[in-house]
Amino acid sequence: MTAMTWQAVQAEALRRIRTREWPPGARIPDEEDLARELGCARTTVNRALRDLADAGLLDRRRRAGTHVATTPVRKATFEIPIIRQDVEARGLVHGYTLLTRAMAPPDAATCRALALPGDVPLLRVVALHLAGGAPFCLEDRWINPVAAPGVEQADLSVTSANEWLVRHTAFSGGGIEFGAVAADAVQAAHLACAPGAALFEIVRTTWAGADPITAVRLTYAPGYRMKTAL
Amino acid sequence: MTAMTWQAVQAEALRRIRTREWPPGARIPDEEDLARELGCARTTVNRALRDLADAGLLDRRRRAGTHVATTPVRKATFEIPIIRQDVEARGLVHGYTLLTRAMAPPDAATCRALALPGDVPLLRVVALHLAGGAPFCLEDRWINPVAAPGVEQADLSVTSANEWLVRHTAFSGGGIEFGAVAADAVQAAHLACAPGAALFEIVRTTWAGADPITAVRLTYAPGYRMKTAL
DNA sequence: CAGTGGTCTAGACCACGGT
DNA sequence: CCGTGGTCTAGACCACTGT
Repeated sequence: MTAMTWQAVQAEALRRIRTREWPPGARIPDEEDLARELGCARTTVNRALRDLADAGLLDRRRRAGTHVATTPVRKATFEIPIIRQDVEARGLVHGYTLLTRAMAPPDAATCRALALPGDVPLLRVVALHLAGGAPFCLEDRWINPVAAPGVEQADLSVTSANEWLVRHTAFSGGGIEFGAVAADAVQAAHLACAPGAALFEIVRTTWAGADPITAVRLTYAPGYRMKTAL
Repeated sequence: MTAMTWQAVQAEALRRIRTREWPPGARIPDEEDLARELGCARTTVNRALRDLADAGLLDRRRRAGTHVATTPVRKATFEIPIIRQDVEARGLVHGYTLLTRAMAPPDAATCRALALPGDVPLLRVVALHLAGGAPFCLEDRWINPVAAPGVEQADLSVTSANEWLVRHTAFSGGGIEFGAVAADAVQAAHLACAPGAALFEIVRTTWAGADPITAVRLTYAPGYRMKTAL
């Protein structure tokens, strides 16, 4: 009975959950009992069930035991789209055009997002990504030169701002938001759609400790969808 | 040296990545070397680095060793919003109104999503979720009665369709999509916005093996954003 | 208080895939 | 081939938290 891998244990647990042999809310056997029943070490059972708990299918607490979650799927992992890869994965050629690159005081939304006063000028970089020659995504980025020294001299028409930052700054955390916005005149012009069209938007902020590095707003051409399996 | 937990090892590895002591692309020491250096078992190092690899920060291959990823953040986990919890987490009272409930042949998009022919009638359930009395989210759901026997008799005005399905069907997988759509007349009326307004939309499908159970389209009132930390 | 999950250890064998 | 990560085991102690 050496062939009991943690994947096999996990598959068996999943099967019991899905067939409702272990119905929602029910308490399932101890790690030790399961290990004995399935013919493996408790460590292996722990490894298998831990992932299911991380995925939100099980609720595990010391002393209280392990229960099947009543809300079956609560978390999903998404691949954060690296635009070039996203485009190339669709079998299209990726294009990149630098549109704007200037120091300017940030707008109100960016100030809030980066927790900065409005009178500190930031480097603003606007670029358009193309997929097979068609507009794909408009990138509107604000960079804090204090947290990214040297960026003011960087040639961002060759290396994208994203790549430059990845290579030259140390980041410690950040946030990401998804939403829908109506296209403004600038977005409409670059993304070849009507003003007011519904656009999918991703806003990302990254930080180096307490210092904001960059905020970027990605606005996708109409029809873009983000997908994943559950 | 018992106090070296895998979290501590992970934190140290993260620190080295973020401070560029281990720069992007670099090969990092063996598990065995790290274990010796940090004073813990190899298993502990493995546990710490595995999670970083899962998160996309490290690239691990047998024989080739472990390398720091050149694209730092590639995956993020999102909590799939359970609407009632989402509303209550905002400190608002959740309301639920059943609007429609009828057997009907599905529209073309739903047929494609569920891989069903268009001549099989499905149960359609449309409901409005309220947050603090204001429209929050419109739920447009199609249910396959073959995969969810008994649903035609269920009282979905008390129990939400989602809860009923969770409790009575076995699901094995599914998919989820995010996007932006312009409000149609029905959506505009129920969500108290202008027709054409940009709405955030989530489409989920769930399956029991090869049989489709349900497809649900959630359309959120303007301004809704999905957020997570990186 | 005591049962249950969380984690560490030391050792072992295996699977993959660069050299 | 053989170095490296992937995993299993048996045993141990600890940290919660419900009874």
